[in-house]
Amino acid sequence: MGTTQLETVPEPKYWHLKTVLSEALDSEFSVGEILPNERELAARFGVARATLRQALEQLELEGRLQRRRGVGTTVAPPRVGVAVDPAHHTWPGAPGDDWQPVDAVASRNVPAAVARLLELTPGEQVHVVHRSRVTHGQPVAAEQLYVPARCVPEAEAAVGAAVDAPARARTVLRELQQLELEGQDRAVELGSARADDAKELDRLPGAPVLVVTTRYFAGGRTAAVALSTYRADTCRLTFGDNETDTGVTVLAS
Amino acid sequence: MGTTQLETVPEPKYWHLKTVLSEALDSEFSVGEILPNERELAARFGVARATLRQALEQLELEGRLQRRRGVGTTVAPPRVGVAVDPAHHTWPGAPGDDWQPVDAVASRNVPAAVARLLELTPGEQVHVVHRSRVTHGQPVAAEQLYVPARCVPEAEAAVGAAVDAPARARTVLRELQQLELEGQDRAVELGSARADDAKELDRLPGAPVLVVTTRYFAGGRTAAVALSTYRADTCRLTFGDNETDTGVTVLAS
DNA sequence: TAGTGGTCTAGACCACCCG
DNA sequence: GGGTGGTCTAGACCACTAA
Repeated sequence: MGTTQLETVPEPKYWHLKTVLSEALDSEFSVGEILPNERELAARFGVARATLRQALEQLELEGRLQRRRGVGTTVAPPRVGVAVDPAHHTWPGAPGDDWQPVDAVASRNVPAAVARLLELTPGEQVHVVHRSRVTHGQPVAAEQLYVPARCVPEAEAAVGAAVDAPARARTVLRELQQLELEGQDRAVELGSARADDAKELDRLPGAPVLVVTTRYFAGGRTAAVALSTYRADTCRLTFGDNETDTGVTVLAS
Repeated sequence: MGTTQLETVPEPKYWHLKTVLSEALDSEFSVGEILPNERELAARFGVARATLRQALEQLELEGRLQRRRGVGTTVAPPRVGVAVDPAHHTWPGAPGDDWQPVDAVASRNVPAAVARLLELTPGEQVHVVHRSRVTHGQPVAAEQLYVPARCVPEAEAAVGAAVDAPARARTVLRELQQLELEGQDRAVELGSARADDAKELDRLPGAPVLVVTTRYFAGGRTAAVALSTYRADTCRLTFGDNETDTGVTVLAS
């Protein structure tokens, strides 16, 4: 009776740790504040560092913490809402979109899934436009836009010419915009960042990302496919009528 | 010259392992096939079990593998496309939606973020409708729908009455559908499964999930908020005009 | 150069599933 | 009861950052 309650269903230590830390973050820390280092936190809670790290990893996944090698662990700001829905159904690069053209290259070697979506014949040439998206001064997404060469026949010469990289990208986008857009399609799924995307997003390879696959339809078929890779820790993707950013983050924990 | 190339930029072992395993999955395994157990795989690759597990975790995150305690690790089927966009902008529970009502309860204690979205006064009563979504016989999502009691004044008596649980849920939904829907709003972010959602989704607590926050507008304000929790390993959320499920999965790795 | 998080090891024990 | 994945430990070394 007077004894402390027994753990009838002992939850894992890291799970309990996560709860404790989460409450501490709410009450005792403010955004940007730096936490004690992992060795100290582990000692303070009386667990091995690996166990402590398991809790920190989950909190980082939920966007509560930010960890940087050589620097430390800080309290993350609320996730930023990023509009992904077609504000107006238009081509990439149209006025008002938030992406920066980076480069464009011609390639005959694209991911198998993209080749399927574009119904490419094996070895068919494709222009790959690389763009990046920045919000509040922070990189939030990297994108590869795949456009079959047959859809933008005049782009090839321009891409091969010795203009600077962003100009090459804009050339492809400009020609794409000449086509009549008949519709678009989106899917969101969880992935892990490729090495090059990770570098661009200022994360380590394998970091969790939200991958948005956009299909653009023109001429009765898929005229372009975009693979957009968003930082899952810092981004909330918004869709729908009301794109007012309330700055409110909702987590499932 | 004749030597094997040096690792100028030695990538982590688990990263290399992931690549090797991923290629093996493509070429030597078929969906549903069971892999050797972790101790054997670790021995085979000459690494510690923890390192091997780090690779497996990433592959599971990407939807390539499925691991079950007491059973083993199997090759996962391609992610299933789940339509999340408003096919037609309608209330939850309207004909044609894919959710099963489970229960409804009255509560005065809702997540802070939901309270903000609903502009609740402290302690204001809310009906919480619990629903679940099943596709291809597998549970893919769990949902909590929060409706301020003032928006559905007649539901209270019915929820209190001794009808069965799904009927309680349907009562709230029916009254909600009487209101005129003025619009909706969605956001997608990464989260980790709460213990109860995890159980319903047949996963362990903390499993990665895609959290969809939907706001329903009526009477000039937010009349309901839904928090839908989708299994991130098995689901691809689809939005947009063309909801034809091509069954194609695109990953960022 | 000192301090941080990231990777890795070689064990141990536990919770769960199935025959 | 035997085998699986899940949790946990107590170390070690490495890569990176900033003073």
